[in-house]
Amino acid sequence: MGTVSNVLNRPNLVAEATRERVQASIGELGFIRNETARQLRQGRGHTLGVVVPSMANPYFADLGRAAEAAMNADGFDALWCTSDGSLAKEERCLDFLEEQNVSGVLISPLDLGEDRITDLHGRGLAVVLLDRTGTGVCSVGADHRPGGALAARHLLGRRHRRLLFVTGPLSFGPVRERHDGAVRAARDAGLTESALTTFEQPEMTAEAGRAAAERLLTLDPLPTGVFCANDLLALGLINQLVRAGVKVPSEISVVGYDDIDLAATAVVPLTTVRQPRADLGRIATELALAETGDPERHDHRQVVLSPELIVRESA
Amino acid sequence: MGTVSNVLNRPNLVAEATRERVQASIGELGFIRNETARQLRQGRGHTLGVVVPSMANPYFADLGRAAEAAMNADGFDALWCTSDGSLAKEERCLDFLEEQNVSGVLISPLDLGEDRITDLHGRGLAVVLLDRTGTGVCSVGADHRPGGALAARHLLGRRHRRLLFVTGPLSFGPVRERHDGAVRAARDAGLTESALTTFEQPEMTAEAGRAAAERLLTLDPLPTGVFCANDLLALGLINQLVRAGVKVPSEISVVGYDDIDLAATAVVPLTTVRQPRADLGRIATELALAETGDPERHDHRQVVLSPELIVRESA
DNA sequence: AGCGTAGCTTGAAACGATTCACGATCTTTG
DNA sequence: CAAAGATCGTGAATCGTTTCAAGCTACGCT
Repeated sequence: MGTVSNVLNRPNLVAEATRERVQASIGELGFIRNETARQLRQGRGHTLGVVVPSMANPYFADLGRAAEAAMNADGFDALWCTSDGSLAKEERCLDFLEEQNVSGVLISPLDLGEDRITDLHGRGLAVVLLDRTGTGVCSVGADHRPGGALAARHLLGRRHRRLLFVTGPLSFGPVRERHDGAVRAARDAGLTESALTTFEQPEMTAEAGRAAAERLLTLDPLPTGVFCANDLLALGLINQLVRAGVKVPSEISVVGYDDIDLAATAVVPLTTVRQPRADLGRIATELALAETGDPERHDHRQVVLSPELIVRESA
Repeated sequence: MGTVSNVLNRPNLVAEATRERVQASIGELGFIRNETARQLRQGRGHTLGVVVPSMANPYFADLGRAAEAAMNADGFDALWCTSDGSLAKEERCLDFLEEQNVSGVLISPLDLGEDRITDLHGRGLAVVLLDRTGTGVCSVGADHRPGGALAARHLLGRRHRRLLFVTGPLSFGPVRERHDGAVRAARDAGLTESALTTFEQPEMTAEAGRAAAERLLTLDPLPTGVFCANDLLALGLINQLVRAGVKVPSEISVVGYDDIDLAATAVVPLTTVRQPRADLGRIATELALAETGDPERHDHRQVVLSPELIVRESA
């Protein structure tokens, strides 16, 4: 019925008496608006997709939460999708979101399928890249290269001269950039190849960090400073080092990346590079909503925030 | 167009030649089925809602992932919602899911709003309670009382005679049951009130565990065995104990609950009570799909799985 | 008193896929 | 060769909401 619709969407057009009568009926009958029909008619839904590689990593969970909070404030809702490290699943997520008729997508892509992204965008979806920069769409991220450099320089500043870099898959852009930044900083400080070791772990979990620690202990000479590409790796690594009787930070210092909540309560509170994930999530949502609001004269923005070194006890 | 619909939904009715022709066109034009219109016509969508209190707790993330995997195998998709510990947000989640026209809801409720649940169910949604039992709907959970008893008896078996229980809010059902089970087991073993202490933390995070450890160290005499209501509490507590120079498990032993992945790689690998979260998630989905498939003669089942003690090093 | 108008309400079309009854084509058989 | 039957394609109605045009009321103005 037309009037009911007006009550819900443009209450000012409806006389107060009628409005109250309708509201009462709604409450009484337990009427629930069928968002599905609504968005069929309107052409696009009031939802934004959030695609992240993993929910096991608190960094992404927090990032998404911040984004969701910003959406809710604007009457939008989040549709969460996890690619779980699989490109196929990532594709499935995007298909799902398009089928669900979302207005836009916030995505931290595994592998930047440039064409898939522009496809999406071509079909009228607002797309915002998280932690990445791309062409032709908005993006929000903290700059990983300076972030990596920040970590390395902190270790160098504490007189460490043999460094180990524990990374995730270097095919993953942000990880590669952090590594590049760190390596460059180390070279600039005059360290030679032989003073730099890199372990490329297949995953970025605490378990992978534990495994890296075991491998670390077989090195000769031992490195004295370790930079891990994320906090989960760092936490697993530190735990294993401590178990093996290695003193952190006096014998080996460790720096992580992300500053997830667990970092502060680690057995050795973690020195780490903070990404402003609350800001990242919020800004990503704002960009997406701005684009859906006025797709015509929207110019894509590349927002780059600065990472920040948080010094605790591990280095 | 009718034929296209047949190709998509009942391919056997369509001649192979036509089918291929249509499929080719679909691929070519980048056609994407509008799930919104589809479900408007069909009356209900191919999605199931997943409502959990928090994504920061890996237990729920894993539980949901298992449920989602089972859905995907049956052509369903998951809509994730987090109540973030707020009853209001939980309500919002359910409203959202109903508006989105989901076929059913898997929910680990904060506070069992009995009427809200039956409302949902009355409107034809399949409802499955996670970690809870309720009336009139299906439920899946591991039995928390025996789980708590398992933990307490393990400590008692190792000759601990002064126990501390670190719980979350006792208003939260599963937590209260774990606590009850543990307390009962301790009393059955002849421990007196004065040998039992309980810290009721407002949250169940590592930070809350750290705080509990600090408070623990002010007790006199010190307890020698600690049972934490979940692993995050336990991990935060252990880390802080170790930092303070307390030896775990020789001076103080700690048992957790859930067996999240991080438990195995902790600085002292955690002895904990495992909930079979993969099974829980899968079974929950199966129950929900069974109910949506044949709502008429579906009888609600209360599936109760057994928790299992995983002995590592912390106790 | 008559007419114009503002303010509300009503009714019908539209969104895109599904579904079902009907019609067309091709095959088979008496 | 013709008719019946099987198989597949077509068109129209439908789901629940929005949207827009048209209709109705009541009020104000001259």
